[in-house]
Amino acid sequence: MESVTAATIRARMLALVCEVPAGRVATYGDIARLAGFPRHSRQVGVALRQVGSEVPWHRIVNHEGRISRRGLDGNDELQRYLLEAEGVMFDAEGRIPLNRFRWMKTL
DNA sequence: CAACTGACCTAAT
DNA sequence: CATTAGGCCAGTT
Repeated sequence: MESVTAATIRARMLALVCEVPAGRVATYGDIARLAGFPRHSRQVGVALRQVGSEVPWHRIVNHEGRISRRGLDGNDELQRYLLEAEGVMFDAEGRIPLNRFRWMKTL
């Protein structure tokens, strides 16, 4: 069994993000858990930040179903735009009903 | 090398 | 539902 390096974890998470189908969203915690690291939710954000493009980062939201980011640029608006274009709906509070749009990995 | 920060989560109260 | 406390670890200072 190989050594689990930070790069390995990153690649694993990014691969899972790519697995998320359009019209569905996943939380950072879900990605971390599916990758095999239940408590590395933060690292998901770090990884996504570094990768930027390459992966559909817009399908990743926090456990509240909201767009997370420091509030720089208009990335939150872009993310919402992209999600709505995929059929994801937001409620009046600007949150996504996770009970409905949360992605469950199908083996 | 130590301290702080951050696209977070869960559980307990 | 709001608040608090703890965890987890890569990057930055």
